[in-house]
Amino acid sequence: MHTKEKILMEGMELFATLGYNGTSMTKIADRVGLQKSSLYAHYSSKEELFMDVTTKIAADYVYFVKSTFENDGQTTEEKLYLSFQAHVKDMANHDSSIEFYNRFSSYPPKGFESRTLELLRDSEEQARKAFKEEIKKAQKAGDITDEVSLEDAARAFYGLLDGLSYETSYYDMDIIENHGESMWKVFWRGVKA
Amino acid sequence: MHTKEKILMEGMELFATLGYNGTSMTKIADRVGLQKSSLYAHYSSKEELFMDVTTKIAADYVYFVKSTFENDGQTTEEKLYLSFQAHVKDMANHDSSIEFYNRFSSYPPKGFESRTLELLRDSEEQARKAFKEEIKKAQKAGDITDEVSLEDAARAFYGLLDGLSYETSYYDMDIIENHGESMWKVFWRGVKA
DNA sequence: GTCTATAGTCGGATAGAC
DNA sequence: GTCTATCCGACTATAGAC
Repeated sequence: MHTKEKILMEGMELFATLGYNGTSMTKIADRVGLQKSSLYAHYSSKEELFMDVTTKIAADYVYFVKSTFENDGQTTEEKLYLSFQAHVKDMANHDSSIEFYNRFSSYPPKGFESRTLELLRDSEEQARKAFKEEIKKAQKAGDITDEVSLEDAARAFYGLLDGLSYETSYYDMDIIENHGESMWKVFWRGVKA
Repeated sequence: MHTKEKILMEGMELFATLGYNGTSMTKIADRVGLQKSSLYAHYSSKEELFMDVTTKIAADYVYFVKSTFENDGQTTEEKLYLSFQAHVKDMANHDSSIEFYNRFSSYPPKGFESRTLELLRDSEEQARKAFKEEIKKAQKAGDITDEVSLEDAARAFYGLLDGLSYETSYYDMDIIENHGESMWKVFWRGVKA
């Protein structure tokens, strides 16, 4: 079963950087050190392999988001900020699972868009729920103003992350970190009590 | 010369919605009402056609951004908001030239990434310059606080648009408009004097 | 400029020996 | 499970008649 895991990993990285059409079974096989026909002993088709990767990525993302809240922040502002920072750091490092997530959330492979999006959007929804809860706490604690509704604050926070996601694909580490810093400053001034 | 323009337009829409690999010369020819071999009387290759589309898109984008500032806003806040709104409206309508711009800024076709990005990023830079000038004016006029640096305010504004760009590819019109509204509220509270 | 026909390549997937 | 060999389809691009 070790081979199958390796196929999954190499497939994930290639899909993330080259896209679905750009990744051929031959390229995956080369990386694993097999002939492409041997891949079919583990996966019945390229689509099935892709869906298996997607399933893993979706699960990992929810786990990642939840883990970003298990930090040492004292106030809710700090907790939110540290979670945000964890995202910035991962994106700035061009973590390939994040790249996979961003790429196929926006551009799922033609032919099985719905199967792909179902998995990714479900995990996205869970992640947003986690964010919203944290913001709700901050609002109750009086750290976030009542002038801005919970819904508005939450959407603005997602927007922050989506902006970073977009920039990830075409900026380098230091620029992303600078932008993250600036966006956070304005965001926090916009929601703080 | 009418045929060549039609090829350009149909190519743009197909590239925008199906991507580079997803768009075959046959599909373009079908839309124009030709055999694919006839396309080669106008463009020597698929790549050359793509680059011609990209050149047009890059020029149009700068023009679009500048035109969003020629609005009826009285205060600089209103001017900035109306420009932002114009972006939201175009994105919410899934304008195909905007989709082309977003898609290939993030995922340029493999093999000639640099040629593509050179054109797109140059226009991006011009657009950002235009935004920055407008924000500078607002800061001088006292509409935007001095607590936030010009650089931070400008980056946060780009971030707003980048967030919307990201969401464009997977939300519908009404959701994008709602998110735009929320993001603007928080942004403005974050920068206003 | 547009057509038909075709060359040449590369992709996913299967058959069958080991 | 992995290999070699092969099929089949889709694609870009060219040749040559009209």
